[in-house]
Amino acid sequence: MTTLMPTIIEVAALAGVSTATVSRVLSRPEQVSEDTRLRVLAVVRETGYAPNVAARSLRTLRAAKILLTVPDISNAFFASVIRGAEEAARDAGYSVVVGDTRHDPDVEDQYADMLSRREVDGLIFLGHRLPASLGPLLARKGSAAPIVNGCEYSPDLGVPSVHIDNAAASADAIDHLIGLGHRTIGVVTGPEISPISRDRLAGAIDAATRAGLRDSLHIRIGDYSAGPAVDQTRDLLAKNVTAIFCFSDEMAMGALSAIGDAGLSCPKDVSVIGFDDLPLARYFQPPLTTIAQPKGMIGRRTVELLVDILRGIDSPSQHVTLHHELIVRNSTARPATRGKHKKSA
Amino acid sequence: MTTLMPTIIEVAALAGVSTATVSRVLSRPEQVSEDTRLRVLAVVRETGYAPNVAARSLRTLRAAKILLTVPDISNAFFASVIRGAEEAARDAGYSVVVGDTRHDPDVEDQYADMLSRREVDGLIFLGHRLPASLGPLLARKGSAAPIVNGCEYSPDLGVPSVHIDNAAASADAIDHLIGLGHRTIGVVTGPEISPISRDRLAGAIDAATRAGLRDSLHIRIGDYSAGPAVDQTRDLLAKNVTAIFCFSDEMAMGALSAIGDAGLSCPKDVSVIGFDDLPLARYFQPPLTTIAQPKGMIGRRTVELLVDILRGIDSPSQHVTLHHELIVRNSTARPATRGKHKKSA
DNA sequence: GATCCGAATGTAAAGGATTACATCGGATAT
DNA sequence: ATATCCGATGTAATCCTTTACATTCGGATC
Repeated sequence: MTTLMPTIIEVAALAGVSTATVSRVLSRPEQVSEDTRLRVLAVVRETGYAPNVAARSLRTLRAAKILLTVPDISNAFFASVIRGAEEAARDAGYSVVVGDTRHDPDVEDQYADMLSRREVDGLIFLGHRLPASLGPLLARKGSAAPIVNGCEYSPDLGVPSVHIDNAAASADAIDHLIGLGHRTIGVVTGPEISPISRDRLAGAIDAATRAGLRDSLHIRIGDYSAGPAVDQTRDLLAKNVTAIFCFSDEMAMGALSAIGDAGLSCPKDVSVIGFDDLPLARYFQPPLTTIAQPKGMIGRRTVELLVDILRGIDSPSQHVTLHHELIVRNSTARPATRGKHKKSA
Repeated sequence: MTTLMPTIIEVAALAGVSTATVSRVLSRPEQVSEDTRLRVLAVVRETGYAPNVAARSLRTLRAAKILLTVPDISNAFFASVIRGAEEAARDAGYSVVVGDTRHDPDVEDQYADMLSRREVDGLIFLGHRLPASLGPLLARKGSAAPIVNGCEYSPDLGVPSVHIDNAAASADAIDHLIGLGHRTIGVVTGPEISPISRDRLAGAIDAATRAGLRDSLHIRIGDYSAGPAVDQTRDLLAKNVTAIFCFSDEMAMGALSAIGDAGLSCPKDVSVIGFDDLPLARYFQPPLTTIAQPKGMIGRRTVELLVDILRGIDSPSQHVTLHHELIVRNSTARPATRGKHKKSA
């Protein structure tokens, strides 16, 4: 039992072969005779040898690591995406470094430098902002930069991405509410800069317009988190909305809280529909109707896209659109009969 | 503008010095004359040079990385701990690799191998299980192994740790309920193997015993997640408890859900108190009374402890106990008057 | 004026793995 | 029997940085 990891040289000596052979046994076993292979493997097992990653990375210029940045790691939605990404990465022989940027451009740049420095082989970012310092990398002619976006679809970034059809999903939510009979609907969006938020808003407006209800849509700008959503909801309740569509489940939680505070009840007085289908959404009071995103699959596909790029396969699918699903629980219902009286803003 | 990162050799050539000098300018600037230093720095800035981490790590045998494993990254509690750890790590010149073990011992071992392989300099684990493959590392005589635990206090592991006084915190929760007049109290714990859960249970039993209420404490074993807590709560309601203490806010959410399903209301019929004070706890329905842990500080202190070990400072404080706080919101209240009638189990 | 010192800089040896190229035997072809 | 080829293995260069040790040189000391 050695106290520290042995080097390939010691392993080679113990097995009575050269270092080249040991290396081959580990990376291209078919090139080595069965005899030698078994002998080397035995020594590897005995000594617990594992190649030093720094040395390997120095020689191969590959880090076998993928950097995944999220704007807010405490958001349960991203956690599920990370899981999917980790699984896919492990399958492909990569490990994942997770970076929490807290929406801070400086931190984003700091992480992006890891890519320039070749500390990681590729970058997956889940926010909507591509760090400025990566511009040169993207501009390089020839092969694609090893950068993939998750969740956001912004063709202008020139980066492959994996996402759902946010406009369609949003329209589904509005259609559901309209189908139940709601006529005065509040919407709590995400920040205006976020393409994801813009797409969802466009989808919501489209759906309302199709139903001739464009003008009874009340829009408030949120930031995906619960706190501000409380205020927005209070505001919307003053407009006598009978239903509220939040662009995230967290904001729906804030909405539910505000509705309770106002002495109203969901879904009797006000319906609420969220977005994401967090693991906890079914335990909300009442269980939340929401749009489910294939969170794990988004993570998985981003990694697959990135690995394709790293392998030099110019995958034909630069933008992957995955399926969403409307999950109907108990936070949405027909509006109370008095809700039918038209209100003017 | 170079397309790729230049090497130290090119920088040295451009500045008209040797590679040693460039290296010194970057790591021990005071050893270099101002003249040369400025000249080299100018070239560094122009070329955007940054040292290759693989080569540096190979030479110094340091990775400048800390591995932080969590049993479940989608748990908001851990997210806050991670944040604190990242901050402290950055301050100390380390970056953090986050590993989600999903409670899977195989995955734990896999991550632990990163430490044996020197891919990271140290390990912080937030679960209660120390990967078996790390045994040899711990047993090494001489300096302490670069391993620190967060949240759990288990002296038998022989690993420094940062945590709150779980027994005392738990007693505070029970005292609060008893103080409000509750006499039949349900407790939803964590898994029995988890020391954290055992400590909290011991604290709860102590507090109940001190008040002469040992026998009216109804205990159910949960797993910190909402789903099972729903069933446990249903079960406890059948015992006519007037209050429920859950060992995590997520379970409290499940409890709230079960109470609603049973046609009861919190806090009128049943009080609920949680543990952790997640960012969302204040938006629960009703806002949750809970025990707050200094989550960010736990992360920060674990890193500081680890860095001390890495620097060879045998810090005197092997086990750091941080302060908790009872946050009273609206999910706890005096029991309804009929609640005073003694019930027998 | 010779000697010594110290600051500034250079030289070159690690550090551990991968891999192009060389070598060696033995089997196959002629 | 000789030439050819191929599979298995070894040799050694290479990846880039850090740093112990060597060198140089101006100035202080005696």
